[in-house]
Amino acid sequence: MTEAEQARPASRRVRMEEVARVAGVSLATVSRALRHPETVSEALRDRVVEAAARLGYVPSPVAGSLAGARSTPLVGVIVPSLTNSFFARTLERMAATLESADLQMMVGHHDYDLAREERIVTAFAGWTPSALVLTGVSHTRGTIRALSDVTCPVIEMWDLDGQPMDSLVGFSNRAAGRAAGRHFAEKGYGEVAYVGAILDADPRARARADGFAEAVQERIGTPARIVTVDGREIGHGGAGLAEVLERWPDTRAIAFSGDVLAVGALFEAQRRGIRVPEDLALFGYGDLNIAAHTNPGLSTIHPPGDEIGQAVADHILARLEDTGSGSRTVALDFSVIDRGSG
Amino acid sequence: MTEAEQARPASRRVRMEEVARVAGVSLATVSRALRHPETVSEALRDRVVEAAARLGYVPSPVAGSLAGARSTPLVGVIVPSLTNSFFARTLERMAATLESADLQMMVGHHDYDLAREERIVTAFAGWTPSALVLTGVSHTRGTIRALSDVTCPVIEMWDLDGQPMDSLVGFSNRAAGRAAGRHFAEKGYGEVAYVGAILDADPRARARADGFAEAVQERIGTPARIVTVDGREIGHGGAGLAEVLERWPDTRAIAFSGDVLAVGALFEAQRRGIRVPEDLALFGYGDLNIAAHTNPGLSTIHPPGDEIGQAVADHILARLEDTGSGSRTVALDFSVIDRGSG
DNA sequence: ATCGGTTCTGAAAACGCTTACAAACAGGCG
DNA sequence: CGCCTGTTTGTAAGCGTTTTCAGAACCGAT
Repeated sequence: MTEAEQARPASRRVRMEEVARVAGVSLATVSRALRHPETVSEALRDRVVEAAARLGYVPSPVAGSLAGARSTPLVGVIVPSLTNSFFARTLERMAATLESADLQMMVGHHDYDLAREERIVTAFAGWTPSALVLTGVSHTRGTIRALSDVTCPVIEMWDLDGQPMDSLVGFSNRAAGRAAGRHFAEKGYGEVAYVGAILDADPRARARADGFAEAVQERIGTPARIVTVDGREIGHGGAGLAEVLERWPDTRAIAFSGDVLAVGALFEAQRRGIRVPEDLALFGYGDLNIAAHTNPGLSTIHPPGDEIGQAVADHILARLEDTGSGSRTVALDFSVIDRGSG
Repeated sequence: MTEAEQARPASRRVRMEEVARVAGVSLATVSRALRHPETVSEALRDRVVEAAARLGYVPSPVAGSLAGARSTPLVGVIVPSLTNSFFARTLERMAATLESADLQMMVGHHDYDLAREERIVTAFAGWTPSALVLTGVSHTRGTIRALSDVTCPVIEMWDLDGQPMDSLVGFSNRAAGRAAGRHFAEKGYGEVAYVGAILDADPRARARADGFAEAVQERIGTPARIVTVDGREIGHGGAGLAEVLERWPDTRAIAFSGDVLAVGALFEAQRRGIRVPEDLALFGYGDLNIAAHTNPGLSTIHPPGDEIGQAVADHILARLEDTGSGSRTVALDFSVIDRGSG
């Protein structure tokens, strides 16, 4: 049995050493040629690159980051939920940009459970990722402690109200809520209500509800009628509408903490023969695709979800480049979309 | 300046060495106590665990996998899109189970672009993950080559038609399409159509369309009228309906490659004053939450999305345990849901 | 030629952990 | 009480890179 034949079955991986041998250079040169091409003479660089390509060499990010004592080419992203289109779109946008910088995305979701968020943060931090992205600014003490020990950039997104730990990319949910209230005031609706999904667990929805109530009080002069439903699925929208109308039959307009709820309410209104917006105005939040297609179209708030994804990715790349300058807060804007439902 | 004071500012990380010192044992014992508790005497184990907890020691998965020459505690998952609720739900379900086994999820999406899938597979494979999960069974030659070099389990999901590379978890999209056609036949509809989004890029939607046409031909005896729209958003559903009715005004029923399209068509029908299902029957695929709440409710096919997520995670865990036995194909079932729209 | 000053290149020491191997120890037996 | 077995612990050799440091090679200028 020759030496060539008894290759270990386990590691089929082509290592840098082999590239070095084939190219007739040392390990160090291969590393440099691949990592910092400008520090190697052109002749060698070509030889190395060619050998690497021929052998199908794929560098090991694991070994690389251990050796470099540097961060892993991994970005940890934690969102409350993956099924929520807002976050899904943000993720897609981030991934596209990060991918081009050879950064992979590690994602976790916690279902609006901050204790679970803490566990994920701890696990992610162990990887010494290149950056950590969280949703919102409310976290457990443990999360904050874990994050303060971390050396990589930490970005909080989708919120602007509150104290950032490090970087912040988002918009003001409170202002978005206020805008909804102002919108109703401008339309001249007198008796208005707000239906929020699980406000206790979702600080951003809570901020929007508060902003809404605030603006209603200021502009209309009556207190907003607040109802909480215990889920954010479409059926809960109909239930919210039912509860509002039962408790305050004279309600003229309802804002919801999300488009999904609002659409559910719209369907329920259709079933009840309530005309929207003539009898009852409906207003959402999120500007999901569907909002533009219901009958009538759903008036809503368009949060800058795609922009957040893009901005977070850009911000990470920028911070990975030049350590220092540049603002650590990116303030984005939402917009009010009037489509006819309210 | 004492030695304690000149701690390096860079690596604040608590290393195993420190735990060993505090517990008064060797490095190896710490590793064993944490990794294979049963191989260490109870007294030492307790001391080590206690010391680790007190110091806040978090093991480095990077160093760990390099040393173990084993796979990284990472599962790479590649889906066409994150904004598609099916896949989002599958991912959530997977993540929940994998998390409990301390496996993190690396996710990538390719927008139905198989060349991009190949790039992601290559990048993921470099990590020597514990498992790789792809969507569907159609891949580029390059993807297949890259995957065949990989030592970890490779799972293809959301499909059952076709040759698996390794493991397969899903259902037959062709059968789902056939079921839709059969459903129309049973309802006695004569002239039926199918609206598919970007069938060229989505092999599973294509398989459903084929299955549908097949069943229609068999059961109804007329060829199905097939229309392709160039997007899978809600607006494309209305466009599809418009095109079908323009080309074949006598169409009695339309099936869609996705619920989103079907809902869009439903809205368009409402706008046109077409009664559903009296004038025109509509049938979707996906059983999104919304399908149960439209007026009328959307008849559709419920694919086992959650089950796929669960089964994939379970399957990975099982294959990581006992290398060998156990079927490598998990066949799941969809169901037809009749809600009134068609 | 010789020299100082640049490039380039290679040897070798990490990076933080796992594990094969060997040593130490404890217990049971004749 | 020695010998053997079985268990527990420690030593040290990696895992695949990066990077520091120093040496080699080359350059033009003396």
